[in-house]
Amino acid sequence: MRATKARRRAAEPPDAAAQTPGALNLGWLGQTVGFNLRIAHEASVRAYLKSVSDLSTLPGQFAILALIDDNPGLTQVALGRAIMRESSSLTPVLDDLCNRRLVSRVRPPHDRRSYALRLTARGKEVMEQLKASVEAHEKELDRLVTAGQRTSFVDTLKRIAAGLTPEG
Amino acid sequence: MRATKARRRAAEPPDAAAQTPGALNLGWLGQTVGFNLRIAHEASVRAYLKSVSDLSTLPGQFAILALIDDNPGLTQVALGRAIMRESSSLTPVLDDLCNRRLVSRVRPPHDRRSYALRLTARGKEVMEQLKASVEAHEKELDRLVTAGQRTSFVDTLKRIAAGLTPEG
DNA sequence: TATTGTTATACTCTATAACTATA
DNA sequence: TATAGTTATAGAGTATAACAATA
Repeated sequence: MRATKARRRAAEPPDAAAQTPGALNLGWLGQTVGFNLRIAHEASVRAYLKSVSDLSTLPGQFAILALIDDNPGLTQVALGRAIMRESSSLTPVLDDLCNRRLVSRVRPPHDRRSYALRLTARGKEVMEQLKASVEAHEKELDRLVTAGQRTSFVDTLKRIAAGLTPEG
Repeated sequence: MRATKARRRAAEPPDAAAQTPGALNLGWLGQTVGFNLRIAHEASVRAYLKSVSDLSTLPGQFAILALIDDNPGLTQVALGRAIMRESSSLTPVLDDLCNRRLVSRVRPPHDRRSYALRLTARGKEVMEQLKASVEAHEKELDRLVTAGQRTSFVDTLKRIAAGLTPEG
């Protein structure tokens, strides 16, 4: 019965601290990939919170819905690997999503330890709407990526994610 | 008396979930700037944890030390703006850093509400060592950024951070 | 024995609100 | 009144460990 608290107004969504990062000498740190990755990611989350008016589904949950949508019937372990999360961390989120009737958990006959995850009809509807506003958000991000560099920018992010994930 | 628990072994540092993200169809989400920003950032943090053997100073604390080093005498509010954090979130971290004698808080005579933050001699030493291993970590990140693209990659990250931060 | 998922628990990080001291 | 910083508190997010059911 943990279930992510139904998420009314989240306590975390940064909003007040949204100041301009400059105004100070960031020095060596400011040229660092690591630091800039952090603040860019945070800014992206903040922007998501603004363009997606329905705050009941934060970026983490959206990713889960999108993944289930694209891989109907996948298990929680598989899902956890895709987004690099322990399955124990997934349980409460999925509980929430199921309580909201967006996702269904079904025991497959051939392996009754696992669950097959699928979007419900309502889940698909909500996904459509969400996707529209997330697409708008992405378009805003695109504006900030130097023209024609989007692909190489995203590829670099992927390379960082993949190259650094397992053993280095 | 909160002070970030002296941080022996952190509970958070992801480690087990470090699986390869592929092996599944990421679909539309996988082409998204937002999602890739998230997993790249997480991978970067994980890698930091590996190359920086001394886990008493995580990326967030390192950023603070580096900023104080480059802006001796700055206040907590100024520091908070630079890393986009509320000053109330800074208090416990700074408490920790001060307890470890890496940072000093001094009341300036002209405005005795604030603190002037500075690295102690010991703080500078620790900073030197940390910087060496963080530089190694950065070098590893560089390996993954397409040759000659580092500058434009970092610039894009900065643009995302700056362009999305205030009003959009 | 190994794997899937759940529960219990712990800890980090961050925010908001109320407060004190100083300006 | 306004600002710097602290304290108290709350919540999201994630991990580990122990467990039950199933393979």
